[in-house]
Amino acid sequence: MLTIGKLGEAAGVKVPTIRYYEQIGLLPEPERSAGNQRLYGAKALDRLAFIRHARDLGFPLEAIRDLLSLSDRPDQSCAAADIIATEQLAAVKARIARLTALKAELERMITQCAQGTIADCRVIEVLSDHALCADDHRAQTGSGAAT
Amino acid sequence: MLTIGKLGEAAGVKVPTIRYYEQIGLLPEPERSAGNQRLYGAKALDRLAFIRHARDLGFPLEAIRDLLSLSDRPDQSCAAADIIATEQLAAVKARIARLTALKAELERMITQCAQGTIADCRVIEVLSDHALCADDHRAQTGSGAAT
DNA sequence: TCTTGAAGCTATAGTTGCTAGAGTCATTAG
DNA sequence: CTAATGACTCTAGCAACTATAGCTTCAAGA
Repeated sequence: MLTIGKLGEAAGVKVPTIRYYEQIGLLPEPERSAGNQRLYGAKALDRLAFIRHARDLGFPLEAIRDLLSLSDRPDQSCAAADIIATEQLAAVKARIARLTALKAELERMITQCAQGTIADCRVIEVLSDHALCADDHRAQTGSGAAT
Repeated sequence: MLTIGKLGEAAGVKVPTIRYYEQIGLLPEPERSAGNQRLYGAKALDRLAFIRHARDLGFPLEAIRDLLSLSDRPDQSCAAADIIATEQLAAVKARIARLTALKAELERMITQCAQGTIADCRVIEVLSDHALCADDHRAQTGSGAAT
């Protein structure tokens, strides 16, 4: 049996985060010691490691909730899991595309800056006038995490 | 003179967002009509468009605050603006690198999935066991926005 | 002129995924 | 036995908005 600190260490998750996961129902309420401290077994560690890993891959908690409930039903088709992962992949791809456009614009802006005064600073100027931009870096339909 | 709705339309910013920007001091408090409605002039539109554009490029509001106060002092060196933009570029690059790693892992995971049952679903399996991953998609030192 | 509907107002709470504090209690090493 | 660490609960805060509630004002048509 692990205390919350040991569990966190083992899974690479901070203690308040574990309590937060419990609070939102992602982890079940564990046993308690005589002194009211949480005690975890191996199953809890597996589950937490799963969550941690999925978070690392950028899955939002709601998607992880779904994946966890899928993994509890080993006999069902894995199509649903596949859909979730594919959606996550699409979200990641979209974010990369957007960030790549931003990167190009920022680079253009910075290399054009002649390091003079604000009055003729290309950075300020471009920000002031969208027309100076190469392309449209507007829309964003993001629902993904992946910080 | 523009009402808040017209201003928002002109700048491509939603009305509550404008009020929020005012609340956090990014936009000055505008004049009011006899009936207490906000009235904006051309300067407010410029400023809001600047903010919008910088947000589109992923600058966090605090950086935009700095950029705005720089643009109010046209005689100063633009080195500070350059630093802010360069930092933003670095943040964007870091996020792209991380997302690209995630993308590879997700693709690997999905293409290996044989579409059977959960019990042998590669997606669930990989999430359950970090050792099945190709590389380390762990760390993240992100302080940037760029949705 | 009256009326109706859109747009504006304030204030508060919710979103996501945690993180940080305050103040108290439990456990353990020396 | 005491002191240090760790755990407990509860609340508030972060970014950058978004949504809701309940009200007032404005513009246009009948």
